[in-house]
Formats: sequence, C-alpha cells, structure tokens
Amino acid sequence: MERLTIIDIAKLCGVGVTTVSRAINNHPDINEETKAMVMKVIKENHYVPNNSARNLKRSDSKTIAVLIKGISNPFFSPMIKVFEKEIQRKKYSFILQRVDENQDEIEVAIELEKEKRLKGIVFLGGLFSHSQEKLQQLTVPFVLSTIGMTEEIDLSDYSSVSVDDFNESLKIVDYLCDLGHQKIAVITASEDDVSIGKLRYEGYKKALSDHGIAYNERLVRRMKEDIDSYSMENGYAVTKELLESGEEFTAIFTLSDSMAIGACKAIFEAGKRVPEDYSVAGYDGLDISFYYNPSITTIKQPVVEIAEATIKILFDLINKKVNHAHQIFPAELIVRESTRSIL
Amino acid sequence: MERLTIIDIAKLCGVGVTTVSRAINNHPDINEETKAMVMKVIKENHYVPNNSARNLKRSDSKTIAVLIKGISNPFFSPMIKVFEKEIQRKKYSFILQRVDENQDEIEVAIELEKEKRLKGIVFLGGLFSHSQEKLQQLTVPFVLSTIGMTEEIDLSDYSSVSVDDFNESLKIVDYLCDLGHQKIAVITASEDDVSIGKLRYEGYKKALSDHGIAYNERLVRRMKEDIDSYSMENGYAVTKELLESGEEFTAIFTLSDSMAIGACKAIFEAGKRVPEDYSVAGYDGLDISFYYNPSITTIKQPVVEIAEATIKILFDLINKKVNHAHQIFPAELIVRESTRSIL
DNA sequence: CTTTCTTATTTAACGTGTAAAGGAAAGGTA
DNA sequence: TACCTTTCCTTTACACGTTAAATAAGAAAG
Repeated sequence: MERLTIIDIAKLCGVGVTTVSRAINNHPDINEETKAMVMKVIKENHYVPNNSARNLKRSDSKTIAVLIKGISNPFFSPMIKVFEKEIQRKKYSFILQRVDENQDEIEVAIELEKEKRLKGIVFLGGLFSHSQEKLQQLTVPFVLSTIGMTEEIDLSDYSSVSVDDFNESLKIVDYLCDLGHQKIAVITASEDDVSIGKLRYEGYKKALSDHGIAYNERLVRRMKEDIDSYSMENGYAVTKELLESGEEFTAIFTLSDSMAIGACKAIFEAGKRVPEDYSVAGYDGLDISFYYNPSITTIKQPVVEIAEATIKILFDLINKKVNHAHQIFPAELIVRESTRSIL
Repeated sequence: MERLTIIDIAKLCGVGVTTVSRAINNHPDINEETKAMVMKVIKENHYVPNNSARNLKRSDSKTIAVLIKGISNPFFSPMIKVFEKEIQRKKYSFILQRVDENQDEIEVAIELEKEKRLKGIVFLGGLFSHSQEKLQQLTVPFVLSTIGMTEEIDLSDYSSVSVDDFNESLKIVDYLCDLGHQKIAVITASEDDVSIGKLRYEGYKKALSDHGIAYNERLVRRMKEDIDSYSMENGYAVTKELLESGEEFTAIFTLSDSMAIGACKAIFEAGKRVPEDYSVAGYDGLDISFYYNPSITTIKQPVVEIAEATIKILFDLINKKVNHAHQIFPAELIVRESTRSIL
C-alpha cells in the first residue's frame, strides 16, 4: 500500500493539482461543487498531505516547541496538557523537548529552530541567566513561562507569564512567622539561580526580616545537585541531613510541594510528626498537596491559566498582534494541615 | 539573518554541494581533511540542514510517535523520559501525542503516520480492543507498551512489552487475603476494558476464589467515566461513595497507586485511619507510593526497564532484526504501611 | 468586441540527497 | 613513455510533494 500524492488525487478527480491544493487549503478561487467532489475523493482514499513537503514549500512548519528544564517536575504536567491541546486546536504540531539541567536551553532552542523551522517556542522552567546576544539568535517568537523575572532581565525584549514569586513566597513565610515560628528552615535552589529559586528565597529572607527574625545561615539548605531539582527525593535527602545535623527548627519551607512531601517523609522516618513537631510549607499547589497526609500548606499557582495565557501570548506574537507581553498571575496561599501555630 | 542552505556552505567552502552532503552524511567518498574543513565551516556558520527537505527527499522522517491514552497518569512520566532520551540518542525525532479517552488511538496513529511519515509508533496505555484490519493500515512498526495482552488479541502480529497484570494483581490480592481480609473492595476499570483493567480485575477475582471468598458485586466499584481514569481524584470520588454506601469492607484494592492515594484521602476525611480501619493496596509502584503517609503497599512495575525494552524492540523492528517480539517483565509486591493483618 | 469575473491549469520554486558522468592527480605497471 | 587504476572531487540534473504566481479558458456583462 504505497502513499498517495496530490497528483494521484488530481488524476482521480480529473482536475489539476492546484485545484486539489485549493480544496485542501480553503482557497477562495474554487467552485464549491468541485471542492466537495475533491474532498470526497480525498476522504475515500484516505489521502493525507505530506507534511515535509508542505513545510518545505512554506519554509516554515506550523510547529511549536516546548522546552522544559526538569521534565520530571510534576508541576509541568498539567501545563503540557494544556499546551498540547491548544496547539492541536490551532492545527499546529507540538514538539516537547527536555533539556538537561546542565544543558543550555537557548542553544538547544537555536538548533531546533533552524532544524525544524519552528513557528514559536515556549521555555518552561530553568534559570534563564542568559545574555541578550544569545537570545537574539532566535528569530521566532518565544514566551518564558513560570520563569521568575528578576531585575537582571530586561523585560522589554521578552514575553513572559508567571506569578510574583517573591511576594508569594514572602506571603507563605510571613504566615509561618505569624504562627509563631522563629526558626524556619528553607530548602532552596543553588546559589547561581537568578530566577524562580532566587525570588522565592529572597521572599523568605524578606519575611524573616519583616518579623525581626535573625537570619540563620545554617537553616538555609540547598537542593542536591546530583538529584532531580525540586523533587521529592531531593527534599527527602536534604531534610534528612538537616535533621541529622541537630540544628533546631520548628518549621520548614520548601520551594516546591514535591520537596515538602520529601521533607515530611524524612520527618516521619525520624520518628517525628507533622505538624506537631515540625510545620511544613510547600509551593506550587500540586494536586498531591491536597491528597497528601497531612495535606500540605502551599502557594497554589494557577497552572492552567498560566499555560493558557502562555499559549495565547505566543500566538499573539506569531500573528504580530503584539510585540511583547508580560502577565503576572495571582497565586493563593492555601492553609492546610501541615502547618500549625506554636504560640 | 536568513537561513543558510547547503549551497551557501558549498560556496563558502569552495567545494560542490555533493561534497558538503557527503561530509554531513558520512559518505565514504570524501577526504578526511576536506570533511573536517567542511564540518568546521558548518559549525562556524551554525548551519543546520533543513529537516523538511531531508525528510521529503528521504520520504521518511526519522520520527517516532508515542501515543498515550491518559497522559495525566504519572505512571507514564518516567517512561516518556526514557523514550525521549533513547530516541534522541538514535538521532530520531520524537512526537508525543495525547489521545483522548474517547478517541480511537489507531485512527490517530494512521493519520499521523501518513502526515509525518513516521518510522515507528509506541502505544502507551489504552484499551486496545481493535480489529486486526484497522491495525493493518499501519505500515510502520509499532510496539504496545504496558497494554495488558488478553487472549482476545492475536500476539503473532504485534510486539508488546508489559508485566503479567493478571498474576501480579492476583499476587497482591492474595496477600490481602493472607492478612485475613475477607471483604476486599476493588476500584476497577469500565466493563468494556479488555486490557490492563480487565486483567487486574480478573486477578482480583481469582485471588478471592482461590481463598474461597464469595464474590460480592457491591464491593466492585468502577472508575467514574467523567474523571481522569486511574487518577487520585477518581479514587477519591469512588471511595467516598463506597464509604457512604455503608457497605462493609476491611481492605480496598485499587488498580493504580494514584487511586490508592485518593482512597486514603477519602478514608481520612471520613474520620478513619489507614491501615487501622482499612487496608489499602495500590498498583504501579510510583515514587509517591513510598513517600505517601502511610506508605502504600503496591505492585512495583519496572517502568524504566519496560520503557527501555519498548524502544529497543521498536528499533529492532525498524531495522528488521525481528518480526515481532513480546517481553513480559516481572513486577514486585512491595509491602508497606498501608496494609495490615486483621487476624 | 473588449472587459471582467470565475475557475482551472501550468510551471517554477522550496532545500536536500543522489545518481550519472566525468576529470584531475597520484601511483603502479609494462 | 604510455596506459591503467584508484581516490577524491566537480558539475549537472532530477526527484521528493506541495504551494503559489502567472497564465489561460470560458462565461457573463457591458
């Protein structure tokens, strides 16, 4: 069963190839009857146009790439689902590209763009500590999604969608302080993170200083480099170390819900309870934060809305409706069982 | 900054296009020095061959599609990671295609194959209750991964990788019986599932009858059709209903870890405990089954191995090393805190 | 008889790979 | 010296399947 081409269809219909092409692509210069006839023949013979040929001719590809740093992060799953759905709805194809922690996502994007003649790019997660020049090698529109925008980044050249990581982080740590916690440990990102990790960590520091609590370096723990970042496993390993260090604390704030769950597990294994012995606060608002036992106090990010906005902006950029756009979504402090007052 | 073509590179190098092509495609008829020079120029100018043109010429695309039913199922995440990595390693591209619950994955695959000139297909999840004829429309190799193979399916035409769902399910329910449980509820798939769902359910029934326990229809609960299958939410909703029904039971077996977690949550909300009031057993061996509180007794599937074997078989098929292959992996019963003896 | 409109056809690209046909240089052999 | 072989390269030409610009064929209208 070899493949049909547009020429075969044209012959079967007794028309020229352009006519068939017009039928397929809704070109106005075609008689409705002819079009219907052609479409019927196409359907009967299960003809599907060859994508490569189309892309070559059009010299673009109706393809959008989504680049993710840390694909294992379950936070991205519902977002990907939205991307996939919306991109399909617009009759675009969709490439999901995982980027290793130590890989440069911009390099990957540049290669991919040339190779696949992309229409647009979404960057998900990652540090985003990139020089302007490098980004200028990208000739197609792109949107930074859930990448914390710090002052180091010049907003005018980019488009982005995110939440206000600094203030949301501040909010939840502030809440911990209000509960009477003074010794609040934190599991944060590596020192060179200039994005989400930095912002959330800065929020933590600000909340402490607002409450006049002295900053204790020994309560600041970094994720392990050799384990998936923001993962349960990472939270578990770090918390275990923290507990074994003997450093006193009454609450722990982790930069993700997954790490909060890992932290809980480590606490249980040490024979302690949450929240009786330690309060635990997460960030993200994953479904599991509700289902976990105890349910996790967290900052719930509106993932679906963020994803939808990301795609909308990307298509606006593609269709030249805007030059750039920034959207910051509100997030919500959700108080659950994992935190308690010690006053 | 417009795109370079192979002709531009040829001019820059002062050689013919054929030479450049040979350098890129490792053709033997080329001097090593020339090749090195050409490759250097290519690198310096960031030239990347146009994929569409290549695919068109080759009339295939070095693309592998992975079709997933129920993309939200976290069970698939580590598998996708493996697929992506392995496919990239072989210099293939990778398309991830979500298939709605009510969509026919074979139809989707047939379209995709023609449109993108695929090299191979992986089917992940799904019922797979398909007629032979339909599958014969697929002209490229495909592998069914983690799709339970029931007797309804003629194995000789397919390739597959999975675990022995019937016996693994039997094993864990058998374990529950050994703990003294007689009234074991189950959350299973819809009636028309002829694949994984059916096999696991049959395993449940067999275990009961092996232990001489009467089958109680009122303890058999089906997932809700309007909620993501195998999800926490689904397990939660069904268990809530079960608890409210007043039907007595001492243990509950769910067809996935996610549903087990949902079940636990429903039990907690009813003011009961796991495992003191109800034992809960899952299936899959997700990471979260370890981190959950209580940790979940489950059947751990070797996801990574399954995914690796899937890709290996697919490439063997593509390279005509085999005609078809079936691989069944052992799974492991992991006893954790969520189940207890009531003897 | 020209103009306009609608609809269809012809043909030339898009960028790559490859096959054909051949040439130049180097080395070996008679 | 003349001839052959081998290696590496060139030029030319075409093919892959599609789209779009240019073109043409009718028909209707002025």
